[in-house]
Amino acid sequence: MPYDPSAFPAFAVTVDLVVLTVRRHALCALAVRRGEPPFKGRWALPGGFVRADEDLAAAAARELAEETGLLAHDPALPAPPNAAHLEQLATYGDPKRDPRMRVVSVAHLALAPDLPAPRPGGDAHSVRWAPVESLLAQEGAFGELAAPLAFDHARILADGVERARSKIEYSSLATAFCPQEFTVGELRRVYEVVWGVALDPRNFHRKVTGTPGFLVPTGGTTTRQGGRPAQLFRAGGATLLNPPMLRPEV
Amino acid sequence: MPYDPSAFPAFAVTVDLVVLTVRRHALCALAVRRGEPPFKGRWALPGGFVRADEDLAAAAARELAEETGLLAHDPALPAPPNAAHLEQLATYGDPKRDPRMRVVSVAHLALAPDLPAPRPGGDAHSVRWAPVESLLAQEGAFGELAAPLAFDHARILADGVERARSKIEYSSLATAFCPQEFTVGELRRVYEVVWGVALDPRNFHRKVTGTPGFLVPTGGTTTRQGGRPAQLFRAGGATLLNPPMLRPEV
DNA sequence: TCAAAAGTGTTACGAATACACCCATGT
DNA sequence: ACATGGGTGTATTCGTAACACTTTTGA
Repeated sequence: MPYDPSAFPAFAVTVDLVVLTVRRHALCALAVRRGEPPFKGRWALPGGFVRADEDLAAAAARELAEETGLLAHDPALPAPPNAAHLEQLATYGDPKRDPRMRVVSVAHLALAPDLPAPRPGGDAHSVRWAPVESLLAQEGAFGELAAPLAFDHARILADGVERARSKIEYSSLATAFCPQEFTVGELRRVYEVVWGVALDPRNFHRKVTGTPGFLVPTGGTTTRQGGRPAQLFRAGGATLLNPPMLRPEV
Repeated sequence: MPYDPSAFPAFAVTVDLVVLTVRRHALCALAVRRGEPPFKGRWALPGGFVRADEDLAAAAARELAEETGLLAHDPALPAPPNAAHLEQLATYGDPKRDPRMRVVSVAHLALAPDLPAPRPGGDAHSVRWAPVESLLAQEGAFGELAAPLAFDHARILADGVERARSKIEYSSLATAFCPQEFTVGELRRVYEVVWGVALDPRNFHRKVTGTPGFLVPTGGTTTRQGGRPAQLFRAGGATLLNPPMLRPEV
């Protein structure tokens, strides 16, 4: 029996990106301003159509590079200078999620270090890092109604943030928020910002330096945070932390 | 600017199901025999096209009901008699995964108690529960080459099994493998089969009965496992286990 | 000299392990 | 009587939490 194209409905497939970073003591996500309807003028997650002969992961990596210049990389290989962690998050396919047509979006989660260029390269349209708290807030700082993200992107962003929060517990993913070389204190501030808690610096230090394969010392030191010089580390090969980092209860 | 259908490639979207259960001391998955090319005669995961106006979760629940008669249910509500846990697993979209056309499959994971009817209802085509070990094995019991699952279904099944293995650590999901009322020993055998390890019955008992909200006693007892009568329990409202069940290292 | 951040030592407590032991049924 | 699985008690061990204390810089 020959293949019958009329036997199934046609869908558009997109990738949407939750790109997270830690900037100025806040967890921030990349947002783009929409220049076309629907939701024209509203903020949205970066994303775009998957091409006809393109894998989902390749489409996500392409969009990430277009918006930020960041490279997705195989975690088994040594990370290039501006590498980001990229993984599939979840897929959103409510029939009404896009008013124009039936679109299934495969959301991806990317974790990036704080970028030196505050204005990400790529297209000329408006792009910014925004604290996830403000992107998800129902009201602004003065009680006025905030414009929510376009489509179902608030839901997608919330799912991505939740994934990041839980995943740094039992994996070494928090290092994806740090530059190639970083101090224990900088890594601790990542945990504190992502979880929104304060951690004991002394117990944290013992824990992360005592977990084999998590951190490898580079030999260098830095005083960029002030105070006594701190050892510099690089992410080790370990991906799973056992026992995990314990998140203090809210 | 009007919507231009030629601006994006058309995809087919399917849902595939990893339906797991514990039967006769083995972790088993539901497999269907393909009656059409490609991969005609080979075993595959159940699944099918998402309809034009159907949500992804609804499509997965429909396929699950068609193949097994099981109902997916909101975990917040009390479970009907033949309810199964259903959640989205991951999405697979390699351009070459289906030789006929571009198909993106949103895989779902379902966990079900051992069904009283060994022959699941629904379509007339061949359906069976098979140990995941044999479905994923490269060779059969006598060293002969085993026919692998169709498409990329071996990968999907492996991902689903891995998800189930890790998720019963920190959630109460293992109860989804048990009937409505079950004993601590029956729950322990679920963990032992899914993880492939032996657990200390005494420490396990203390742990699960001591975790608030995990199990609620029904008052009844049973001797269906032999030995001293065992208390019957029902799944409690808790979904997250803190502290988690600890999986012994392999 | 002082503030600030890094790093070490020590005690207390809570949870998991290992295992001795008792309980209640079917055969 | 005895095998079988259910269930409790207890010592040991391991990891974390809490916090006193020292180290090394910049201002």
